[in-house]
Amino acid sequence: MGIVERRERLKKQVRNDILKTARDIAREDGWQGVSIRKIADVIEYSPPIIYEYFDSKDKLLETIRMEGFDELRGGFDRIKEVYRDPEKQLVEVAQSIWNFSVEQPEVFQVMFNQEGAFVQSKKVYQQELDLTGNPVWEMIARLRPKAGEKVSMTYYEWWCLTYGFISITMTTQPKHAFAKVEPIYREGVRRFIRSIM
Amino acid sequence: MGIVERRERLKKQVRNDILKTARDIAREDGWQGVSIRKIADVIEYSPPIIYEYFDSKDKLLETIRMEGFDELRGGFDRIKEVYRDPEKQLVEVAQSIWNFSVEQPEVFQVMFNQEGAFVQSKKVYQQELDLTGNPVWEMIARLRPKAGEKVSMTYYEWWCLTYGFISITMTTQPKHAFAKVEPIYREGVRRFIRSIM
DNA sequence: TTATTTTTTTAACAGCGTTTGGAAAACCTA
DNA sequence: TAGGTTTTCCAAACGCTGTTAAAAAAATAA
Repeated sequence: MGIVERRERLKKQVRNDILKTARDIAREDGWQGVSIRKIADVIEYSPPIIYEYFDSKDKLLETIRMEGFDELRGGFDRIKEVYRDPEKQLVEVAQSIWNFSVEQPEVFQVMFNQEGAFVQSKKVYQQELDLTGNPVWEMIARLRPKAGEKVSMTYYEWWCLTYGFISITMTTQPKHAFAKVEPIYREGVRRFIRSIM
Repeated sequence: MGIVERRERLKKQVRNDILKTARDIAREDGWQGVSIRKIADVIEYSPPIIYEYFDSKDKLLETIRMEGFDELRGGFDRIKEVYRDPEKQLVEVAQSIWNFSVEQPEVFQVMFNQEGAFVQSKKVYQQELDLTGNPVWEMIARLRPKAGEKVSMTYYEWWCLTYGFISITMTTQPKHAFAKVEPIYREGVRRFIRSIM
């Protein structure tokens, strides 16, 4: 009875095609240009089919946001294993966020409701900012061992520094300016780490 | 011949009504809920009338963005006159940005393409980030008198710190969390100023 | 009052997210 | 293989959206 398995495989395939197509169109024309009908066109199905996989366009974008954060956090975990020094870890985390935003700007935009992308729910942020077992929170805690509950404040500052820097750059600067801004970002991160040590 | 004057007065009035109505709807229902037809409904005209005042919805939002930056910069200029100490000036600038984002979140969202608001053009940013005669740039220059061309980098960092912090807060946090985050913002600003002095 | 100019609106176009009802295809059973 | 059942899929429609063209209405000038 491989029929059920084949069907499930196909379903997974189509679901991924929908997500990928949405990202592709967004990369090409911006999130303003992403519509259910255009996605359906590309995957060669009729529009209603997409609703078999996602309750709404909003949920579809929320999935892309979630996968984006998952990918980032996976990278953070790897960094935590590879490097010992918490300062080095944080520098690497900052760099991986920057690289992510350069390589997948359209995903970054969904993650932070930028440039026409918009997801109603803030659920993913709640999960992502949650402190229990968060790799970056632990890095900061190791850097400020006596800081106690101030670690959480510093962790939030870290979020605003890294994501905020890139958000503002992405929103206010043309694409070609990213290379010029990167050293400013690194310097800012470096200074921040020094200032909390 | 007061006819022409009366007409121009009326035109200015209607134009302001359009802008105000757009902001009002955005505050109530978010920028996703702002449509030409709804604005027309409120100002009691038919939709095409709006196109006598703005070439497109995009231009309408761009106007709101521009007015937002104008208001902010006006505040910066006043701060520059009132306080002597550049450190104090920057603290006050940071506070005025924060207050602005609390009092007019919907305008802040248009200014930085957040939460469903989206303006294509980046023209206003070019003007606003322009360094010649910029009040905040001059405050930072006075704080780092020997820094030379690094002042411009620091100025960009300042942008990312202040606007980025609020952007991330506005995007990831519910409204009621703003009060809790404010001290973290102030602390971040304070630390940044110290770190560049 | 009539002619001219200005202002305003009606109606339409193409596109959007989403839902419904039924057609088509795939599958199971005999 | 044939008939019945289940699953998959889509055409059509609803009420929105930004925007435009042309006609109607109003205001002004002669």
